[in-house]
Amino acid sequence: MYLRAISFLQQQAREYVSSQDLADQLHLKSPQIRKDFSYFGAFGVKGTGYHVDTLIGRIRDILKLSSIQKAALIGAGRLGKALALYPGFGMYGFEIVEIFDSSPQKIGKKIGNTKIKSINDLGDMEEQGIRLAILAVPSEAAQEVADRLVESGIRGILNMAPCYITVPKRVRVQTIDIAMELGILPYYV
Amino acid sequence: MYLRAISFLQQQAREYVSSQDLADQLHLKSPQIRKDFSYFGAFGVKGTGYHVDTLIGRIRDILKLSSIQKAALIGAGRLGKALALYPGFGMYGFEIVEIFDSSPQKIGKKIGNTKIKSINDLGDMEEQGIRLAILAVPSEAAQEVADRLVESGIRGILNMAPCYITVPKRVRVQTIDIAMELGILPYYV
DNA sequence: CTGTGCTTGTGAATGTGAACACAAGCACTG
DNA sequence: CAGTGCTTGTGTTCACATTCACAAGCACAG
Repeated sequence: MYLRAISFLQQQAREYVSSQDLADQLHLKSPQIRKDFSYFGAFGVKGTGYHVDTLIGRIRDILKLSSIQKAALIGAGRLGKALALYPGFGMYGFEIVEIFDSSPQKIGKKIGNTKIKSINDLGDMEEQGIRLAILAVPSEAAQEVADRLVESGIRGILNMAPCYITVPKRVRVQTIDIAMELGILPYYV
Repeated sequence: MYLRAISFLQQQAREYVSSQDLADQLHLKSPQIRKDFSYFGAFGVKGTGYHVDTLIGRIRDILKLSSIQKAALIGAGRLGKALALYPGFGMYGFEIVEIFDSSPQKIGKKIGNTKIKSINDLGDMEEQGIRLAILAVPSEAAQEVADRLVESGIRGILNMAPCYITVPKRVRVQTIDIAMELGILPYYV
């Protein structure tokens, strides 16, 4: 979250930012931000604030986003297609290098510059330096595909299906349930 | 989150569920779940667990998901199209009744059964009983469109753009930044 | 080179949510 | 109808994150 906000400032050629500025922008309190940054190591300048470039570098290092991260996309349906062509991944240094689907009609076709392969041809991801996968398949198939991904050496899964998937402890799953996020709104409205 | 998990059990014709069962499934501790449910009012049965149908009804009531909620979709790009046809909204009782876009090429065309209208024809949403909007436009346009939505009487916005939008206090914003969620993974991997 | 105004970094206080442990109670068995 | 096993509901403890408050320190003006 900080990375996104501060990258935005960098684009505006802003050189320094104070904890107060960030707090206003992110709707947080300034001591919160100072405390968080202090855990990253103290590199703020009293009276001036934090050097934007330094801050971004430090956060990217911590999050291991300094180098390009290759990712595989599973599921070339409407959502999968939208994700494959989504421009927002670039900012964090992600690149979708493989797309897989189970439907024979889709296999062999291209999305952007990437050819859709059969899910059965999911090789050894670890060997290819692919540690992340984006799972955009129907809920019913999610667990089965996740199992295959784990087997192939994937270490992190972004699950777009509205269900829980079970994986070994060494694998990290992050789930986005779009409908659930929408489901939060009526309560407050 | 509970609603999703318990709805899944309902589909399996499960009649009762214990806090322990849910805890295992959701990777939580059972006292957490009992405490949460106790805030909803005590309706569990000692020795048996919670009645699934009652629990679902209670949670839906609290979240105000008992009746159909109409929603407008803004942005008919790849992501917008995927969301318009996304089957997952039905489970929470959401229905996308309007689609808007700014591109003349898209206006007039249909996605599913819904015709795409010009963003300039965004009328009085409140009058039409539409309280929620899904924002699937580029970051640059997000704030401007959000302002218009607020003006039209929208009360809740699901923002799919990777940016903060500022709205009056009476309006609630829920942001999904897909790339950010993926950005969390490398740290753990 | 001194004074003023900001801003950081952090110990202490505060608030909040999660985990524990156990009494109370229902169901089912023999 | 007593006994056993399981499960809820909750008072208490614990852990942790947020907020406060302020000393320390940098920058810039005069």
